[in-house]
Amino acid sequence: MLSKTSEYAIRALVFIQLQQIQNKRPGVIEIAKEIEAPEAFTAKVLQILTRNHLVQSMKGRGGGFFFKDNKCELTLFDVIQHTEGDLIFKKCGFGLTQCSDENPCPLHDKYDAIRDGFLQIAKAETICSLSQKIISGKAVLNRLVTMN
Amino acid sequence: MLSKTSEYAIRALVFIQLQQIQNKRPGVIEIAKEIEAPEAFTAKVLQILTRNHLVQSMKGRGGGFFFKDNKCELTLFDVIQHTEGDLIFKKCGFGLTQCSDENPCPLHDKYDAIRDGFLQIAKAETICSLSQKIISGKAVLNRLVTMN
DNA sequence: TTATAAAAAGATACCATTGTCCTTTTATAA
DNA sequence: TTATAAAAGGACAATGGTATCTTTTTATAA
Repeated sequence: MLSKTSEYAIRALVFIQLQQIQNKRPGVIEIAKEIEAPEAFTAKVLQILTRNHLVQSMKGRGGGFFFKDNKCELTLFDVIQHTEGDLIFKKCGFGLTQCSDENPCPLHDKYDAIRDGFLQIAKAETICSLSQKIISGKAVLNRLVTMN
Repeated sequence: MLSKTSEYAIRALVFIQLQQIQNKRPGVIEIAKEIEAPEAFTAKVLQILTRNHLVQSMKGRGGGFFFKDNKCELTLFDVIQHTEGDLIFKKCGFGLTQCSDENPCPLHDKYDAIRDGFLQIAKAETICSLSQKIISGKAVLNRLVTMN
């Protein structure tokens, strides 16, 4: 469903937030290792995010990634918009270019419900809310539960 | 969500069924035109389907594609299985390899519901049922409503 | 039986996503 | 002020999905 780019982006942001709570500012190498993504590619993904101000970065010694004013209240929708555009939230499940309520494909109603459900999740969940689930032990970021 | 291959496959099969009702046996060229997909690629997709016996074909003059014993009762799930494997119905929405009920990612519950909803559609809808919606005028196969 | 029409098959090309590497810029610590 | 550590940026490589073209096989109609 989501591209690797989106997955890495979301996982990376959650990890950054988890670190920020501990007053740390992780760098690419640490982030990539934690989210189990390739280092150089993670750097590229983070570049997209910082360019679009979804997260902040600092160069140089002691640099790394962080949220300004502790603001991690960006929704998954915000992130996904930047990593794959919003076609994913609009496209017909049957592949028709002209699919609409007036001119529906045979899957229109049922698929729309599913896609809208996904949109609701994406708009409701934020990097903060996901992080919170991990902090409270209700979820994990990867196979190791790492809160150190 | 679905790949082009899957979309073309489903649309092609629905068109074949619509033609079969009129005792016709469409060929690749006609199918491709109707579903608005590239001809050569449509041929490849149909090859996959016939190789896996989701639809039958006849070579030579007067040949084309058809359903044996008028059996178009295959589910979208069956089709999708062959066009993109079943990972699409299992994969973690967060991208974790180890995601499970016991070891859930922060999106686990909500995303699972969505994905399961999609699975239900895929298992409930068949090429026949989609065709029926078109025949009864409740849906269209492409921008033109072609039932000639 | 032969010409023809059609699917099957194989080889190849294209393009977007994913991934790597190397250089440049920038900030900090020493 | 200089060495160093880090992100940013640019160029490139690998992969997989999408797409095209040509040849081969097969069945039918004439």
